[in-house]
Amino acid sequence: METATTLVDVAAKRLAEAIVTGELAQGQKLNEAELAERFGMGRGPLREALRRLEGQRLVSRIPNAGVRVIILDRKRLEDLYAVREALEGMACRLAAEQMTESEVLQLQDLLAQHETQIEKDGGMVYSQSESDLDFHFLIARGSRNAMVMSLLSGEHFQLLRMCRYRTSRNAQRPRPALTQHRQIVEAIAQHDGELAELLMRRHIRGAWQSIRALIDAEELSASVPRKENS
Amino acid sequence: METATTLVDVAAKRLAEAIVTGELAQGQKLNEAELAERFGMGRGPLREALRRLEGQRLVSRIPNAGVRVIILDRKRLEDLYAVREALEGMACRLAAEQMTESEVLQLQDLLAQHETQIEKDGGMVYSQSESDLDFHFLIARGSRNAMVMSLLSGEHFQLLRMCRYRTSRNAQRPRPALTQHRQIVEAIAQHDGELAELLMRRHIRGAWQSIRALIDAEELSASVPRKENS
DNA sequence: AGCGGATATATTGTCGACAAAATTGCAATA
DNA sequence: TATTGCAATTTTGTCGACAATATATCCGCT
Repeated sequence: METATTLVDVAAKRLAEAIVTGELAQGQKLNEAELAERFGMGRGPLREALRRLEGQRLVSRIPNAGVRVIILDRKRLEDLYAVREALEGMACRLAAEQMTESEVLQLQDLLAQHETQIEKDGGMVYSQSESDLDFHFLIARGSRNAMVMSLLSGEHFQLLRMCRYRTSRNAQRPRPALTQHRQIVEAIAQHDGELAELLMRRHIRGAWQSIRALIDAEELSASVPRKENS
Repeated sequence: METATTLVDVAAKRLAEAIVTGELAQGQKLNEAELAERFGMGRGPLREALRRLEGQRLVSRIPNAGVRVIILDRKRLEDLYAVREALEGMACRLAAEQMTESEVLQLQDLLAQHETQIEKDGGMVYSQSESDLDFHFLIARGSRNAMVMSLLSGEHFQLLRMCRYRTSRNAQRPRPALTQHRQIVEAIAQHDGELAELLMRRHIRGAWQSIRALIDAEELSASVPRKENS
């Protein structure tokens, strides 16, 4: 196949991937001509892709001065997790109230997969992290709220992956997360919305605490404040 | 002054305005060449503006088939208000906990303005509705959460204005809303986060109930189900 | 030697033209 | 008359070139 979709889609996807994985460093200025060259396309499609990423808040544009990759600092992550707690908490309550039995089964299947996966290769945290997002998305879908789904699978998804890549060299915590997932699924299976919301909020808050600790430690180790302006 | 900003900004602003006010009907297909002609610019900037609006969910694009104005149906509004309840409830709690005294004063000033305005011209609901959003944005700013602020002042803002234009020919309810606003400000002034969140959530839920009633009545009157496909 | 300004370079913003795809309209056939 | 296939037209997707703006370089001056 040549180009299944449009060039803008290709560019947006590759750019997002490069930003998320850190291939394009945070705060780095992006050169349109160079990127267009690298992707083998004109500047037009690339600019449109950048505009889309702008909407997803992966880059920010200063008129006549180009676009830069966002800087995912502590404050931004804190804001993101606050938003997630509110949004996914709500979604989890709605999901518990509305999910069909087959959807609950799907969720339990996913959970079982995670369990065996963690059982087998106890350290393979990366894939767990990736499919942790599947778990959250499945629940968002259960809420029947298209806006939450699109936020979670769009900009939140990218920012969370970006955060993981940033903190992945340090240890994760798959086991407590799995336990919490199990509790959440159980509450959903019993259609207990109130409990499901509470558990999900606690789960996300716990994740933030864990990430915050990592970031603080990281910032402490890199405490030599060398200027990196312009 | 000629063009204070870039053409893309101009196009995006005019398009958003046209969509919000209904000048461009919901579901209508947008012709790039025609719009570029109308705005006196090339198709390039216009396309980029459309991509930005795509990010704000004011239009949706189908590859090789053009962009269409979103349809703000009942379901979409219901989703929006659920998101608002969760998000602004959270923001209101944070605002109550973190706002400075001068910020609280600002809020009280705004409230007083609304009171005198409603006192004077009891029916002038439009401006009230517009500045109702100021009220909500001031609180979002008090939360110190940039993500909430940007959501509220970006896509939520536009969608809410769009909703108002759609239901403005019917009666609004400025007085109960004002009372609720007063309660919320009081809770914030006392830095009672829990109460502030509860009141804000109730306020938004109430607004949704009111709007839902309007929409249902409207859909009932236009109950002749004529097909409007393609 | 340090600073200010002017020139040169690089990068973004915009336009017009061409290619590819989809839609429309027509006509021929069952 | 309905339907299917083909052709013409419209519309989107993409590219390359030019204009406007910002950034970097270098030279003269105090």
